[in-house]
Amino acid sequence: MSALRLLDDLSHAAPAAQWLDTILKGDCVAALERLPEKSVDVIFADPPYNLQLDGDLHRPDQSKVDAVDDAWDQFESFAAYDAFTRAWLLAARRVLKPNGTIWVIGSYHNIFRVGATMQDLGFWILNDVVWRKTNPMPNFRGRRFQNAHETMIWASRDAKAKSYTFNYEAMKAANDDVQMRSDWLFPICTGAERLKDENGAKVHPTQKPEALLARVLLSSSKPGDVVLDPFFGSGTTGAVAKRLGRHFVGVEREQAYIDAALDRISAVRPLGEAELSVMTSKRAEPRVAFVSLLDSGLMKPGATLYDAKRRWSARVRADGTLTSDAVSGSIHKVGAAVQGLDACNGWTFWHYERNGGLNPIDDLRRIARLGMERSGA
Amino acid sequence: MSALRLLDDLSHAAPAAQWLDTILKGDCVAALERLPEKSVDVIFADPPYNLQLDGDLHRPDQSKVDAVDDAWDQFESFAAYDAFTRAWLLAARRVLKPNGTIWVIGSYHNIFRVGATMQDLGFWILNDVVWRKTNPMPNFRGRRFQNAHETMIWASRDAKAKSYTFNYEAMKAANDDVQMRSDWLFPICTGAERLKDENGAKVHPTQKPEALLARVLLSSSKPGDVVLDPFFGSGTTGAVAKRLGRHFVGVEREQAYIDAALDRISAVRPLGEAELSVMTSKRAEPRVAFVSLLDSGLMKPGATLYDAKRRWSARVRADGTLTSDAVSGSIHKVGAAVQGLDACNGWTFWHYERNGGLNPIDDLRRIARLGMERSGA
DNA sequence: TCTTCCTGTGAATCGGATG
DNA sequence: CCATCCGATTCACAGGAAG
Repeated sequence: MSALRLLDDLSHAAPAAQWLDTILKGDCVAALERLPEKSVDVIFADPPYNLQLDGDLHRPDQSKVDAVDDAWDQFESFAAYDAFTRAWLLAARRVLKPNGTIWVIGSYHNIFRVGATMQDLGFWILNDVVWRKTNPMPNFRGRRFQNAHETMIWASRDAKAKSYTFNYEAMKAANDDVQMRSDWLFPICTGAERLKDENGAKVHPTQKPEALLARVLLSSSKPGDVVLDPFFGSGTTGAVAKRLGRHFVGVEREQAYIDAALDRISAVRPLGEAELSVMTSKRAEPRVAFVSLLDSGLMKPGATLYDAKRRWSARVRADGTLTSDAVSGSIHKVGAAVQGLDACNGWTFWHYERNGGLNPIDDLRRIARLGMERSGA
Repeated sequence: MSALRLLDDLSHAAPAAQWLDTILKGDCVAALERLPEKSVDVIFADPPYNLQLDGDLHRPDQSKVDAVDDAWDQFESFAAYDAFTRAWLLAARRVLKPNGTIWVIGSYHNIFRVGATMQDLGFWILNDVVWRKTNPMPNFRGRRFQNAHETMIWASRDAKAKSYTFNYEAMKAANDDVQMRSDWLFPICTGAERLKDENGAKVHPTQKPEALLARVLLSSSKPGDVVLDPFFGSGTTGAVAKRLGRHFVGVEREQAYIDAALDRISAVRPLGEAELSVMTSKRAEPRVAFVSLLDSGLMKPGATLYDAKRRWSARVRADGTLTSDAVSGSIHKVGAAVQGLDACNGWTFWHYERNGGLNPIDDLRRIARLGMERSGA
């Protein structure tokens, strides 16, 4: 792999060697226009999400949430964001090879506008892929569901492009020999992987995990391919591309991000061919919610549960909570309350009746989990 | 619940009893315009996905996949689909109560256009929720990831609407006492739940599972609420609404779907109140003023309160305020001030002494509330 | 050394009643 | 409309301190 360079001025279409494995500094559209058309195999784009935040948010302990309030994420209106989106997507499409594909990641704030614009410009959506976070930030006010995922759109340059790269067999092999699904489970970027400045503050507010980029590139690119990231940020795309034997090109406006990315990428050592071919993924043991036993029919609303010695009982309600004489709540809360204890594992405490005998509801959880594992949950 | 009826003609705004728990036959927009404005609490919409299928798809064994190729799913262009989407969303928004919410489900073929249109019309997205399928159809050609999920958008009528229904406590209790996430796992609708005609063919190509609708309605509606489904199809929304003690209104064009839905819903037996009751949050409990603890003798003027670790203390004054070294005021103000914070919940922060131990004054509030219930206050 | 406790934090569109 | 006040609300990890 060639040495890392930063190109400040690239006023004409350069031979490949000049801009490969570099970061182009400047505005996204202007920089892309300096690249030759049909020159990159894969694009991964993590554009501003256009979060529309209003005032501060505090945790229950009154600490303030460090929100994304950077200038680059501010747009005047949906129309302004749409114009921005259309412009960079057009510029990106020009440099994409006819059989190349593009990935764009976003949240509900922006992904619908991005997806519609992509379709309008002629991109052909191949999949939307959900990144399920193992450790998302909670919803502190209890007013919505915990926002636990982000969405990626994977698209080819146009509907007729049929020869795009998709490493189907590799994905299947990495997924215990069943097809890779459109929902992926990864932790957010924390710990040693998260870039910090000298004060310990995060360098970039939205650094993506390398595992996510690795699956993206392993699924949709080949060794030696050119990967473009028009919103390079802290350089996750470049680091993973280099590690996996792909070339990268980044575009970034902020010098601080560029400096951090160059440092980071220069420390990356590419994998050998042997390692590249055996990369597989692990899966965490799935959590089973009690309510899912109702959903699957393993348990019925109105059913009565007992402790092992039939000293207490409770009825199952439609929303997955229990109710006894005195209290209502989760299987754990009600189990604790009837015994007068602070805590209780409802899965082992409560039993259901079958053939006159009592079985712990944990047996049903085990059955549910088998179903989930079979289905790649 | 009233008997099921089918209204063919509803030429003027009818009293509630006339259109509740019925199916309006006809075009979606025209039918919605016959309903009174601001009359429904929740909308669940499963609009045509605008699948753009090109030729037949065969399984590896050469059997043909029974694709969604119905006339109602055909649109000339993205623009035509957008116009259709805009029209029905506008009509739906008119009949939605100001604090009502709307759910729309779709796939990558249409959900981005739907979401962008919703934002353009002023809907305020609360969450996007992913339905992860335990048993999705495989990708037979091996050219993409297995399309294993669909996306639902949950939105309020506009950004200012803050008082929408979200049964946070119920969702949390049903999910092992942790917040319900934005990714839900359910099987697709199969087996006995799937409606079949006399030939054993499926009645509707995209029948949704009742478990999915149950979670939607349990999370975002209350018993007695009115649930509108403008693309009623085989009536899953109506069946689940009736079972959960909600009213429904459906709109459907095709008589075959209406017949099947009426049959299906009439066989549904509503759950009893005990199974339906939902976890309540503290927010819904009656307010207790701290001074009322003095009035009832649960707290004495001059008593000393401490935080849980006895780092700070304050004395109770006869008017129900606290006073510490530096500040005086409400239990909340003084609690915040001694800690140097902007805000504090005095009920959980301050503790009183009993038998040498410390108990939160929230315990006394609970006792006061019990007294209020007994006396019917 | 090992375990337990405590603190910090991540792409966040995160009140409601009363006057 | 606005201002003021009450008081409800967090999950999974990482890292360091304490026992």
